[in-house]
Amino acid sequence: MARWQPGTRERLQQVSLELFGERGFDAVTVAEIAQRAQVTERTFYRYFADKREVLFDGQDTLVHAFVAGVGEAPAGLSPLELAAAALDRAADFFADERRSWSRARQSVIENDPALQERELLKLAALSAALSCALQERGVSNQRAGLAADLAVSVFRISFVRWIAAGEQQSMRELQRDVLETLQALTSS
Amino acid sequence: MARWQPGTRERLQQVSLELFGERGFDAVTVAEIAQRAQVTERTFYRYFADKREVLFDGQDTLVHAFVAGVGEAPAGLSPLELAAAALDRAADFFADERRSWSRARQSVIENDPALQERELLKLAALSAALSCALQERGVSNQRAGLAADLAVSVFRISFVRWIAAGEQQSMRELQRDVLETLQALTSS
DNA sequence: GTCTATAGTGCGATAGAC
DNA sequence: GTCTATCGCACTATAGAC
Repeated sequence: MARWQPGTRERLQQVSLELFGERGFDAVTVAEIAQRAQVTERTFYRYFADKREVLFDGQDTLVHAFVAGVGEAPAGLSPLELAAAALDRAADFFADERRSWSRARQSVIENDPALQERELLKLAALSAALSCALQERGVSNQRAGLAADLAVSVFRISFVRWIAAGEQQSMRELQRDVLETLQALTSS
Repeated sequence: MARWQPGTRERLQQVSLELFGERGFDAVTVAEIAQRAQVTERTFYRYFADKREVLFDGQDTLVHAFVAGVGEAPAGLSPLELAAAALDRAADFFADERRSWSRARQSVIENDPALQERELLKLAALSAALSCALQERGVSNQRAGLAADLAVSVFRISFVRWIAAGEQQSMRELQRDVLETLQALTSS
């Protein structure tokens, strides 16, 4: 008999999302999560830095996608075109099967300010990484910061639409649409 | 002898910024702040919802300025011009005398992720309020969200420049400059 | 794996302002 | 008297230290 089951991390994440969905983030204690996942409280904190972090694991793969999108884009693109390439690349993460899971997760986040704070920090980190990648492609500091913020804004607004009830369009389509709106907005 | 001195709130804010600056946000306890301000820990929490909030009091006046800037702008402006009006209006808050205080505060925030999270939440609230104000001026939901994010991004980037060592330009000038850069970025 | 500091909450008591 | 600021204390949960 194994002393511990494999997949502890995944179990903790799944159990957390379930409990948060049922009673809200605040009303659930780490002790409860640990108990349901058959580990001790201490083990939870071995995997996740704090209680909120359990919902934000795996964000670095998204960051990598954005950065890779910029790094692999052809030469001669404008900052905005580089940002668009990053968005296109990141869209792969949002397959249709993930929609309902994303919806559940986002609904939990929207109901707790502490989780919103953490999400915003992750998006800020994404923007910072993207800005860095753009600067490596020769974009000036200020332009890179602006373009990165722009891309993250497009991403966030598209994501909200993507998980809206009844939405059929893919993340890639939505992002392109929002980006077009953005360009129309600033050219007028 | 009065049981309590007037200006408790201001005293708590001042003492907090001092202590955070000396030893960092995390190394200072609410008990210490309260003691130095001659009140009990419980009183601190009467004024501020949590330990971080003591550094973010008065942000709503900034939000009001942005919203007022949109509300009072002349008719017929584009979403981006409305956003520019809001930025111009908000610039009044950043008089030269406040530069060193802003610098001290920002330095504390930059050294603690928890404070960065709170700052991002406040900026998100600003964006949401701005988006709302834009929609009341007839801008569509999606355009309003984008324009609001844009304005907040311009604000944030300008603010960083405004508190940079040796910077002489006013917040208004910096914001206009960044906004120009933004337009150049999206029109190409 | 236990022990502890600290954040943050709930509620009743109290002192002064009006 | 009422109202409001403050206190005091008991309590839970997070999170980090040993």
